[in-house]
Amino acid sequence: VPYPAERSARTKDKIVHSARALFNRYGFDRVSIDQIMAGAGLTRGAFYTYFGSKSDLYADTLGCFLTDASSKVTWKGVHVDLEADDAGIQIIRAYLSRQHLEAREEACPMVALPTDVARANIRAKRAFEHVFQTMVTRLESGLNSNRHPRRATAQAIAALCVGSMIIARASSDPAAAADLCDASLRIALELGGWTA
Amino acid sequence: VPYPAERSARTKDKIVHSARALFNRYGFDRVSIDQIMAGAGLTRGAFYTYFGSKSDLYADTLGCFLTDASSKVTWKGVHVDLEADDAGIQIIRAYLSRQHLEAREEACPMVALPTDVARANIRAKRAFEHVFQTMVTRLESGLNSNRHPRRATAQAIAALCVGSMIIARASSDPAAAADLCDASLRIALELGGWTA
DNA sequence: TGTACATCAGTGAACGCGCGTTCACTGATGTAC
DNA sequence: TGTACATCAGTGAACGCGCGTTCACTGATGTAC
Repeated sequence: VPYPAERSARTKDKIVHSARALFNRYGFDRVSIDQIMAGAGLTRGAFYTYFGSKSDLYADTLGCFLTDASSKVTWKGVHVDLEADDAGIQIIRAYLSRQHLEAREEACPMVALPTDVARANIRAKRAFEHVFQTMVTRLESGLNSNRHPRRATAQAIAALCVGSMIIARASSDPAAAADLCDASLRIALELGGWTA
Repeated sequence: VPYPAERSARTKDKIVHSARALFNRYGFDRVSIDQIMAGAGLTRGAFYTYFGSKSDLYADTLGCFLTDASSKVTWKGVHVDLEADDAGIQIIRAYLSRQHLEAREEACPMVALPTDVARANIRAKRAFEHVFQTMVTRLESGLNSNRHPRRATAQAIAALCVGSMIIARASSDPAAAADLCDASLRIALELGGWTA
C-alpha cells in the first residue's frame, strides 16, 4: 500500500472541483478531460483511475455545491448564515445579488447547468433535484407567510430566484439583467412575507 | 437567375426549423450540421450557401419561436389566444402545462436553451432577450393586480414560469416536476391577480 | 417551338483538428527483512 | 539502519472517431436567340 487512502480522496476532490469550475463556466460539452486534469495539476491518463467516464464525473460535480456549503455559503463576499433567524431573506438576497450574477465558476449549478442536466443521466438529475429540494426546504422553514401552502410558496420563491438568474445570465443588456433581479427580489420578499 | 428568390427563403426556413427542433432536444453542441441538413432534406455542403458558420445559425433559430407564433401559440393541443381578455392566464397555464413540459422539440427556447445562450454570441443573447421581453409585455398588459409596479410583477411571473419549467425538466422524479409546476401556477395566478 | 447557354443551389469527397478512451510504462512510496 | 521489492498513482503516446469547414464539381432551371 504505497499511498494512504486519504491521499487519493484528496486528489479525487481536486479533480471534482476543477471540473466544477470549468463546467460552470463553459458547460459540460465544451470542457475536455485535458482541461479538467490540468486544473487539478495532473495529466489526461490519471482521470480513469478515479472515474469510469466523463459522464460519471458529472453527478459528483453537482453534489459538491452542497457538500462544501455545510452551513455557510459565500459568493465573492456575500455570506449566508443558514442558522440565522432571517436565513430566508439572506438566501434570496445572496442568490439574486450582482456577485452571484457575475460569479461564473462558483455559481449555483441550477443557474449554470440546468439544461445540461435535463439531457444527462439519472444520477445527475437526482443530484440536481437534491440541490433544489435543499433550497426549498431551507426557504420553507424561514417563511413568514401562510397565505398559501408553505411548501408551494417556498417552491415558487426558489423557482423565481433560479429563473431570474438564468434569464439575467442570458441577457445581452446588463441593466436589464440587474433590473430583472431587483424586480424578482422585491416580489420574492413579498411572497415570503419578509416585507419589513 | 435560375431560381426564384422566394424558393431560397423557403429552403433557409426549412434549415432553421430543422435546427430549432434539434437544438431544443439535444442542445447546440450535440447537434451536427449533417443532422440539421438531413432534417431539412439536404446535404452538408449546402449549409454554407445560407449561413457563414454554425453559430451564425443560432440567433435565427431563437428568433423563429416568436415569428411563428404571431398571435396564436400552440403546444400539442394547448392553445393560447393572445388577443383574448384572459391572455395572461392562458399564457401561464400553457407555459406550465404538462404538454409544454413534455414537448421537447417545440418548447420555448428559454426553457430548452438558456445556458447555451449565456455562453453564445451577442446576437443570440439579443434574440433571447427579445423573447423574454415579449413574454413580459404580454403578461403586463393582462395583469389584474396593482400591488407592485406592473412591470416588476410581470417580470417575476415570467421568471417564475421559466424557472419552474427548467427545474422540472432537470428533475428525475416526474411527480415532483408536476408538483412544482402546479405550485408555481398557483402562485403565479395569485401574483397576477387572477385568483377567481 | 426548339436549342445552346449561363447561373447557382446543392453535392459529397477531403482536410485538419480536438476529443474520449486505452494501455504499456515509470517512478515515488511504504514495507519486509 | 540499509537494501530489495511490490504496489499503484500518474504519464503520455497512440487510436479511432466525429465534427466544422472547404471546394471542385454537377445538374436542374430560366433565359436568349
